[in-house]
Amino acid sequence: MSEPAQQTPAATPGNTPGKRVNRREEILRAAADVFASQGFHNASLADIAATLGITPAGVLHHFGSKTDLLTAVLELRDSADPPPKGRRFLDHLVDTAERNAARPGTTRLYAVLSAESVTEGHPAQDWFRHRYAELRADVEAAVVDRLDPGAAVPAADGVPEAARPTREAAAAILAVMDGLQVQWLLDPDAVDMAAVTRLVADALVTHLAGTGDGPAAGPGAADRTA
Amino acid sequence: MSEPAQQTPAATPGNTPGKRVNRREEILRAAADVFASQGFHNASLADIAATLGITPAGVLHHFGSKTDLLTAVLELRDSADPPPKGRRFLDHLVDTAERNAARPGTTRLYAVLSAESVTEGHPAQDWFRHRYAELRADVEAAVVDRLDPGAAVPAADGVPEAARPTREAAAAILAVMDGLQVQWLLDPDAVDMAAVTRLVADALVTHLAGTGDGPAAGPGAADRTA
DNA sequence: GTCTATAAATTGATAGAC
DNA sequence: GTCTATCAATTTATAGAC
Repeated sequence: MSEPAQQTPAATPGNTPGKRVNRREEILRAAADVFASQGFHNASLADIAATLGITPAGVLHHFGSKTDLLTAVLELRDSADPPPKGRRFLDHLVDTAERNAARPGTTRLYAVLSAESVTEGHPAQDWFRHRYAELRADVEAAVVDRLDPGAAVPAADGVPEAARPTREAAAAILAVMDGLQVQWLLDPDAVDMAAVTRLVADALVTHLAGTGDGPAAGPGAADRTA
Repeated sequence: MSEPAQQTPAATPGNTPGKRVNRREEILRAAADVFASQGFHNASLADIAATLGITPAGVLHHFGSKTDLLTAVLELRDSADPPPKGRRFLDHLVDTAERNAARPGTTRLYAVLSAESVTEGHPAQDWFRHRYAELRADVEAAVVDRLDPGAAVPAADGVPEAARPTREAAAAILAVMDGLQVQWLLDPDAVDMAAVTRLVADALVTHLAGTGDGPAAGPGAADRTA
């Protein structure tokens, strides 16, 4: 899921370097824009091709099918710098919410595609399923570490993962971020994505600490960090 | 937003009562199913018509256009019994999450359509924008009432609505519910929608009570109710 | 009132020119 | 390697039969 499957031709022989860097990437950017505006199903190859002044078939030369194009667009994200693991991951999420408010296009891309992916036979279904599973684990690790600095996520202790309070908190934090995006995209003045994300993270950590779940961790410590 | 715009012919003259109650409603149910499975844009009138054994044009006779059909499907929800206002509204949300887990079709319908509605020129955009605005107000009223039983939501006191902690909590609770639906639809065993919704509602109420926001309200009171 | 036949436009994708 | 001409299938919607 992390390795870019498609080879990125560092400098295609017939390409004048500096004149046109990479046609594939131009198409990728155009496709990301159009998918963000229209969703995957409603977007047409013609829309994407028109952005670049070519025909739909021109796009399909570089990517075998519309589905392949979507896959490549999603894989783009994995190119970015890796997020911090552990305690700092929660702050990173709040930062992400803040940055998302400055780039509606990218925000809409993932908001629309993630929800669209639950439709029958959607090509991005596996990608998002795995992505959420991974993120839930990462966020849980961050929550556990904040409750009890240095601790690791406890192994299976009888109850299923989904029922573990720290895992529930992780699912909740991710869910808030996603849900806020839709509300914000519909009405940017109605919600502050970063502020609400921070509020929920703080509230959950405080709550779990008070419930007697984490071994120690005073309420104050958890309160101030996110 | 509450009144059904389309007239519901109580008993069309030429209709044998009891044999076929209402062709419109049959189409509406079929459309809801297909929109839930495919989303609005990807769904075709042919898919809907096939369910009933007729042609696409047969569907368009009852509803002037595909968009009108979507509008009618969304308006269906307003027919249900009205949810409780005030304090009990939070419990109602948890109940809703639990019921949603038993009807994936309806859950998917709103999860897919709400996110799809943020795409450019989507016909359901206004509907969802208004829906969220209304829900945020209702949920905030419930949160306020739980923090300080009997109290009402304070009028504008300088800070914008979106920045008021109780309003932020309301947006958060709705966002969690929406985000959880996507995670759950992708992987039903990974999350318990009702449990996590309750967790977040409790955590937020406790947190706001502790922050010194609500006038009084002991932590214990808020803890036990949701 | 209920619906089929039909049209006009658009879709993703193949085959092949340059 | 880059892309256009072209195709077969599917789209929403109109006009009109019953």
